[in-house]
Formats: sequence, structure tokens, C-alpha cells
Amino acid sequence: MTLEQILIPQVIKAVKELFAADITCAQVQLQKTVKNFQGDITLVVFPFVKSARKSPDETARITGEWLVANVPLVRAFNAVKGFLNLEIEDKYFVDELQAFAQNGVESELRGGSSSTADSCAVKTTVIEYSSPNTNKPLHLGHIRNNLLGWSVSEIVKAAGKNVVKVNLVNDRGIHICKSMLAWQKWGSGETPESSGIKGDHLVGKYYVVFNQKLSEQIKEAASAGTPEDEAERNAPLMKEAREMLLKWEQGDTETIALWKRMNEWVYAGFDETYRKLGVDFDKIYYESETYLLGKEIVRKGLEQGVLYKREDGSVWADLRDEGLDEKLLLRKDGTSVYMTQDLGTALLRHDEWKADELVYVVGNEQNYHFDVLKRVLRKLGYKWAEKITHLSYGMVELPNGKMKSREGTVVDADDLIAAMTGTARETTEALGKAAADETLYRAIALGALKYFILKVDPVKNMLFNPEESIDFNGNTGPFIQYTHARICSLLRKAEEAGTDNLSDNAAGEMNISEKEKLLASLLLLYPQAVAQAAEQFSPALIANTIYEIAKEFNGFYQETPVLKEENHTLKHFRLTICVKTRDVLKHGLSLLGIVAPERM
RNA sequence: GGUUCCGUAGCUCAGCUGGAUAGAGCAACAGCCUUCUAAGCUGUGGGUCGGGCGUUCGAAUCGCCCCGGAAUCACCA
Repeated sequence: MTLEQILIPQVIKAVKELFAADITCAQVQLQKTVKNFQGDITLVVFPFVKSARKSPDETARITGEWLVANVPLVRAFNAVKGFLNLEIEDKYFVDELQAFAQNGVESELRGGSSSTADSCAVKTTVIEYSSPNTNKPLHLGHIRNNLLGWSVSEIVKAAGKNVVKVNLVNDRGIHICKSMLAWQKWGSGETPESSGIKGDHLVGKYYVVFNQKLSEQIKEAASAGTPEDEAERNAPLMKEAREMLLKWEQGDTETIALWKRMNEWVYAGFDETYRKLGVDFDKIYYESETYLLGKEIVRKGLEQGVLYKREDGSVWADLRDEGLDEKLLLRKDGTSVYMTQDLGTALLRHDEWKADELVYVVGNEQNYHFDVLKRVLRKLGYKWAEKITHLSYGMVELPNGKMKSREGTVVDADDLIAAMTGTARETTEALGKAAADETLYRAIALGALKYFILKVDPVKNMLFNPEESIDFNGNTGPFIQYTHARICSLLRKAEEAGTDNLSDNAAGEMNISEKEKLLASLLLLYPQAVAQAAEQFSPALIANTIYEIAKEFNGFYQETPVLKEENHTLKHFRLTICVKTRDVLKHGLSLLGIVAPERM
């Protein structure tokens, strides 16, 4: 039982007996006692000070006396203004930590989530992320997307839900034709095998080539006096690309064959990067297979009179009464647009997985798109529109601005991982560590990268400066990995020394320090942190929580002997702290996709 | 111009369902390794929480108005 679970009913009872007033759970505000004040947990009495009809000081004092007299685990209190600081018996922390150590993180999480669930049915959450464009090798922006999506999936899973990770690959359209065309014209038949270039990079290269050649043509026409937008529209290359798209849509054998061939190259490249990043999917959808979906939904909407058709035959949703604009859903020639397709895939996904929640990890440039998507679904009468969450995240910016695939100004995912692995090796060697290998360097490099990205609140844009490499010290992934390795080392020594079995319930006399109490209470709060992170889809919350624990542990480690402690009971308790810290750090890191090395 | 989001230490970020004296890391400076891994620990300096008004016993947190930045407002995806 958490302290809150124990104390809240007691406080309600106290207020009833002392002041003859009824208060709700919401009025019982418990918070961690602020540093510099004596106590472990603090009750804020302001919310019921009126009902008590006494001064805040007086209310706190009387309540404190009652709690000390009636609740065994409350040892003492002090009241400062309206803040009632409570000191909790050591035994509570010792016993709870012991129980936590025996049950393990997973079972604690299951216990936590089932108490709030009103039905025993397991909820299903479908999470879409990654959703790459086959013209663009994965860069730092995609890394943020992939890490967020994967980590959120793990967190939601850890909180006891069923998760389906899906990826919707953008493999068709005019932009794909651009790289195909450029390769046809200037590729001289080069392949990943012949050139030694990774497939996705090879295709990306021709996408850049296309844009270079195109801008040459535009410049030429512009110097002859044509306005730029017209010059782009009429450029011979654009015309050819459009013709190719038409051929693709008509199923032209040669075009389809080229498209398939080049896409295979890309997928092989993506798979390699996904593997390196450690992300995976339960199901991959391809836009070439889903882009026609949604038309049926639009047709029904027209029938119901929720949507309307213009004289030219195009179909629209009118959202002006909701403060937005009108949105096109079908062109006058009956072809669909992005929104149409997304309506279709949302329905498909909802039905296919019987989803209770649909999460889309997509950049914040599409905030408007998802706002409209939900409103249109709602208008069409789909109640599950409310189940859609757009997990929006900010751009990763470079010191000189945004990354642009078309212009080649990106931090490539593969390059970055390779560079960081190199840095990890150099750092490790400089520190004179023994017996390290490539697997460990990779683990540290990815630990640094993943933590660097995931600790930041997704809504914020973030800055990445390639000149300053990502840190391995301080509030970083390697710091937590190191703390974990350190504990493992200590526990190895404990085992060698044949230290007594941890499952024994030691019952001797001892006093535990403030630091130990604090560390124990942080560990006990971890399951709640996971539950909250799952609710808020927030890996950052996990990152901050385990950082705080690691930081606190290092302070404890520095000044508290464990193996050398002679009081058996105390040694036992300290070893329990170590074991539990190790488990929680490992668990938290795993939710972020970070390996917890046993030596480093 | 409309809409949405962001603005906290020199830099990168926590804290935001209102609660005590706003916290970390990096960078700077000063210490701690013959003793459980120094990728660590301890200490010093550094802040009108973009600005103003309001609500409240209490505002970095909520509301309104400004200022600065970003995204978006396509018959692109």
C-alpha cells in the first residue's frame, strides 16, 4: 500500500472527528516534503481550513496530533503555516521495500493498474509511428519519431495494455516517381550492390538529384521571364514525373517493376536502421495498398447529408461552424486526397484491432490535419473519433535551422549512430576501462542518443548541435547505465562473499538515514510513475524518474558502506536497496529502449 | 491576417490537474580515488520563471492583453 492510500482515509476521518466536517479525497493534498524541512510526506491543510474554522497553523497542529495518536506509522509531525509535515516510521519503508523486492516491478505494475480498471478486459492501443517516405533515408527527425513511438508502446504495454505497433509506409505518389525518374535518367543502372551504397541512401541520392536538375530547369525558365511557380509546373522533368505517376496508376508493367525494385532497396536499408535503433512493428501497412480507402466513408457521408458536393463534383466537409474551414475530401475527378485515405485507414485500424485507443506519433506540422481528421470522423457519426490521440512532437533543429531532405541538410541516422559509437569507444578507452567490446560501445552510444531525445517533452522543438557531441556525463543515458553497472558490480561482490539470502526477513534493530528513506520512497513510487507515463504517453517522465533515482543512489553509494556494514539487519536493508535500484533502473531503461550493461 | 504550440540560470532541460525558500545537467571555479567501478560524489557563483493586468489565503503553473519564436491555414503527403 502506498502512503497516500493509507493516509487519505485517515485524514478524512481525522477531519470528521476533529472538525465535524466532510471532505473529499481531492481535498486531501499529500506531497513529498520539500528539502530543508523535517518529514517524509506533507499534508497541505488549506483545502479544508475553512471547514475546520481554525487558523491554518492550528488546523495543521490539531490534525497532526490526531494522526500521531491514531495512525501507527506516523511517528511525529511539525506544522509550518498550513503545511503539516509528517514523519513516517522507518519500518514502513523497510517492509514495503522488502515486499517490492520480492514481487518485482512487473507484478507491482499489474497490481496497480487492475485496482483502477473498472472492467477486467484488457484494453488495446494501436500506435502508429515511423511512417517513413521511401525517398528519404532516416534522419534525426525520424529518430525522434521512432524512439518516441517505440518507447510509448513499451510504456503502455508495461502498464498492462495490449499494444499494436503499426507503421504506414508512404511508398507511392509523385515524389516517389521523382527519384525513379532521376535514377532512370542518370543512374546508369547503379544498384546498392554495384555501388556499395545502402539502399535507402541510394534512392535518396536520386531524389536529391531530381531536385537539383529540376531547379536548374526552373532557373533557366525563370531567367527567360516565366514566373517561378509556372516554371515549376511546366518544367519538362515535372511533366515526365506526372506521366510516370499516371503510368504507375494504370499498372504499367515496366513502371511497377522499377518501383518495386527501388522500394526493395529502400526497405532493406530501413530494416537495417530499424534493427540498429532497436525498433520494430507488429504490422506494416503500405500506402500503395491503402490509398484508395476512405472513398466509401465519404460516399456514406454524402448520403447522410453530412458532407456536400459542389457543382464541379468535388466533395467537401464544412467545418466553418467549428471555427475551421472547409476541407476537400474528393477531387472533382473522384480521386482521393491524404485526408480521405486517413479516414479510411483510421476505420480499418479501429475495426481490425478492436482498438480502444488509436495513437498517431506524427510531427507537429500535422496538428491541423489531425484536428480536422477527428472533427470529420465525429461529424460522420463515428463515436470512436474520441479515441484518437495525435502524439505530436516538435522539430529537431540544427544550429542553422531545419533539416531538409530535399536539400541534403540532414543529420543522417546511420552516420550519427556510427559517429556516436566511435565516441563511446574513445571515451571508454580514455577512461582506461577494461574488457569492453563493440556491443558495449553501441549500447552506450545508443543509450546516450535515446536518452538525449526521450528526456525532452515531445511538444518542444529541440536543438541538436553536431559540433557538440552528445554528453556521456551528468543527466544522460550513460550516467544511468553506469549506475546500473556499478550496482551489478557491488552485488557480484556480495554474492562472492556469500552474503545472506535477501529473502530472509531480517528483524534486528537499526536506524536508517534520511537518504535511505528518500531512496526507498523514490523506488516505491516507481510503479505510479510508469502508470502516469502510460496515461500521458510520456517517456520523458520515465527518464526523469530513473535519473532522480540514479542520482540519489550515487549519493547513497558514496557515503554509505554496504558490504562493510556490520549490523546484519542494516546490511540486509542496504542490499535490498541496491537490488531494487538495479531492477528499477533496468526496467526504466528498457522502457526507453536502452540496454543496461552489467559492466562498463 | 486566422488558428495552434513554445518562451524558466550563459547553454540544454525538469517543475505546470495552483502550494513552502523555482530544481538538475553542461560550461566556470574549488575539493574528493592504497577503502563496494571517479562515465561518480561534495561545494561556490549564476534567475524581475518573456512583459503586464486579473482570479486566489497562495501563481512559473489558471484567465485576459501584449512581446518574441515555430508550425499550419493546398484539389502535396
